[in-house]
Amino acid sequence: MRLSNRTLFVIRPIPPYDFELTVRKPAGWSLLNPLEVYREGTLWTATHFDRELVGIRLTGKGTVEHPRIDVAIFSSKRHGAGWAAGAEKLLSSMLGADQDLSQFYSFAKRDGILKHVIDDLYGMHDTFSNTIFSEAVLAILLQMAPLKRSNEMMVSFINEYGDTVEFDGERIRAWPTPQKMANVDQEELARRCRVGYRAKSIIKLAKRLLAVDFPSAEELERMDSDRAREALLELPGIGDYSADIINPHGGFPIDVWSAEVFGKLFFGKEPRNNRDAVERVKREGIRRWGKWAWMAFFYTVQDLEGLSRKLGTRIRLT
DNA sequence: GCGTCCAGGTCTACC
DNA sequence: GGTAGACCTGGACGC
Repeated sequence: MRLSNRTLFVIRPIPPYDFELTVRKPAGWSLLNPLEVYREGTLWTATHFDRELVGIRLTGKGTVEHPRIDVAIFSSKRHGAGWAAGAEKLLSSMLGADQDLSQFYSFAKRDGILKHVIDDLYGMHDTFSNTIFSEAVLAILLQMAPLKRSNEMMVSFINEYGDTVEFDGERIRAWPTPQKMANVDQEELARRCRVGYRAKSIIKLAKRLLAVDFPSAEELERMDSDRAREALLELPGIGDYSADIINPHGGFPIDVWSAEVFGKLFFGKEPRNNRDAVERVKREGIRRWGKWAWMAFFYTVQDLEGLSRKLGTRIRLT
């Protein structure tokens, strides 16, 4: 699909805001999907706004202390000022442009681990996708697989079932939609994308999101954190760990790998059994970081190399 | 080359 | 209400 109509506007994030760190996070987390393109300060990506597939070009301008993002949204239809205002509000939120980091930084400066990561990643904001389906599928594909295999499943899923848009000289594939996946055969999905038993959860998830009036990402953000989490736990294939990943309020998503990492940071040694240590490590993280647990988790996993160096602790990176 | 184990969880049957 | 076992696949490891 070729997208030729452009809507232009500027976003001025709350400083400090490091555009590159925010849209291309050091641990390899992409803004919206792993197939988006980043080149010399500009990101090309694609998503759905109100079920309409749009292309997005973001260019970081200014400095960390005086940031500016030039935005171009490419669509097949022409849109008016009202649509543009809605898109600007949504994208600002997705880019974390309205996050004020000052309180988190004040807290982090007094913590033996966090004081290092906020120094290394100064100005990195948290971002989130506007579609629950993509976040939930990502969480499902992370389950019971090494990161390399999760990435392979993710790329295969997007290539096999995502729509391609052409805009601004780029070709970008977007995450598949629940509308499309609800009609796909489970065995076909498993075979084409090598996702194994996860295919069942993905198809059931797509059907559930279409069948009931499930809250949107924005609605989940307006709920209190516990209520949002409860809603997410009702989705097929979404348990404790995945709900913490998807929840716009953030959680403390400890799995086998992060139990090892945080176990080492908290207690100075690797747990004897990572799977058994998950609950203990999670409790300690929430006790230590309280309402900042998500931001602390987010910053820490992006800076494991820096922390290994500064703390003199060998941490497994992936 | 082959068999076994296990990995960045979740669900379900069984007690 | 608590928990053991199953679940796709592919890489690592031992033999």
